[in-house]
Amino acid sequence: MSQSKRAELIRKALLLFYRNGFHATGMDLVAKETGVSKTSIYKHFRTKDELILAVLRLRDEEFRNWLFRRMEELADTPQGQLLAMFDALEEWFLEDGFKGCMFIKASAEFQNPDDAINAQAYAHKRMLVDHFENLATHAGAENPHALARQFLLLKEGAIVIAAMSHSESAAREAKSVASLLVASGLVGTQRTA
Amino acid sequence: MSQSKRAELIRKALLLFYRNGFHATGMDLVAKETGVSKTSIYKHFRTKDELILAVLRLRDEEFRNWLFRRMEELADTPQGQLLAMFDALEEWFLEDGFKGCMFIKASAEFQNPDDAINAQAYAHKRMLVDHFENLATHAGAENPHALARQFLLLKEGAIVIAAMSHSESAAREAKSVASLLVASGLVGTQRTA
DNA sequence: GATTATATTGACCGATCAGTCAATGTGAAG
DNA sequence: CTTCACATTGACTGATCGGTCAATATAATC
Repeated sequence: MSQSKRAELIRKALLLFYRNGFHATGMDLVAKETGVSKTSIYKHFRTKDELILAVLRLRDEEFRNWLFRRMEELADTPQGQLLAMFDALEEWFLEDGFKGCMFIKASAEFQNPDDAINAQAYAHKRMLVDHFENLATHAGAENPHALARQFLLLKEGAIVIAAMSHSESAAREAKSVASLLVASGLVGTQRTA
Repeated sequence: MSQSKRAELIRKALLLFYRNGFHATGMDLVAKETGVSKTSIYKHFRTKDELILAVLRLRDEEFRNWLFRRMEELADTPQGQLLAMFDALEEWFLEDGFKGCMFIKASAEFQNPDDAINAQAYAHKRMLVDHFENLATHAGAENPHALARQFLLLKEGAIVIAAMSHSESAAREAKSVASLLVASGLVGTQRTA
């Protein structure tokens, strides 16, 4: 199987898992929708869980690239970019196929802490908070780590509520809280945009 | 089937669904664990989805009773009770069997907006925000509805992160943000505990 | 063009899925 | 004690689950 074929398989599997859920999506459906026989799939992924892990790796890469790039496009300063995250989220919530966060859902369906899927889902969140902390540091926050964790809190809350309510308004609500946090946590430092 | 037997069945099914997930829990397992034959279960619940709906009704009632009572026990004033929610959440996160929010997980596994399970899961969150808004009003908040939505945001974010990270620290982080919100949104009104 | 190594396949495995049915057990009314 | 309405059961359905295997197609090597 060529590398491009393999990538396409993972991308199509991602859509199926994202739309229908992990347990609810059978490997027969994956085979049918990708046009690759089940035997071939199992030649490249030893188990369904391994395919899911590959899907999560792709999602992690794509989502990170998209979010961080969008934050940079929307603002010039570190603190502006932190706040712009919620504008980016709002755009995401408004997309047609939006169905919540794939990692939250993966963690919800594979709850065992020893499960590799569970661990990988949380690793995505740790990667996010690291990025936030980096930005917060450059923004001159009093406590960059604490601020980053609070931003993650707001982001996850907004995603969950947006997915459950089928509305994008949580993004703006989260941003208003985030603005307050930034204003509070950067007191005494430069606050210019 | 007596009312108590039925209630016990739902309670045991709740534990199974909460621990293993909805799709991952088969009706044969429910029958085995409850000691009630599958035929009998289907005499009282026409489909698995109806059993899940009954489970969610029980969870809604139990969680609401527990949370609201705990908030009242931990504080005397409306605004104190709002902040005490996060102390109650921390207690929950530290419980042995904590596995996240059942409604978030239900919404994640049944994503179709037309699905009754999806709708009922969101109804639970609307019930919560109504209660928060009521407390915020009595606390003299400038914009009770906005404050209630922000509290929901923090609560859902804290639950998701606590479940994914297998740690209770998100509760304190959310409370610190909530304190800032209360201090900010109640400016000009009484702020005594 | 023959040989060989590798991809790919449809058919199949036992287990489990949600849900059903004929048969049996049970308790109250007569 | 009999009857009758109803609750409960184990065994079963066709479909689907994750995963496998012998056979075939394909492509590279000589």
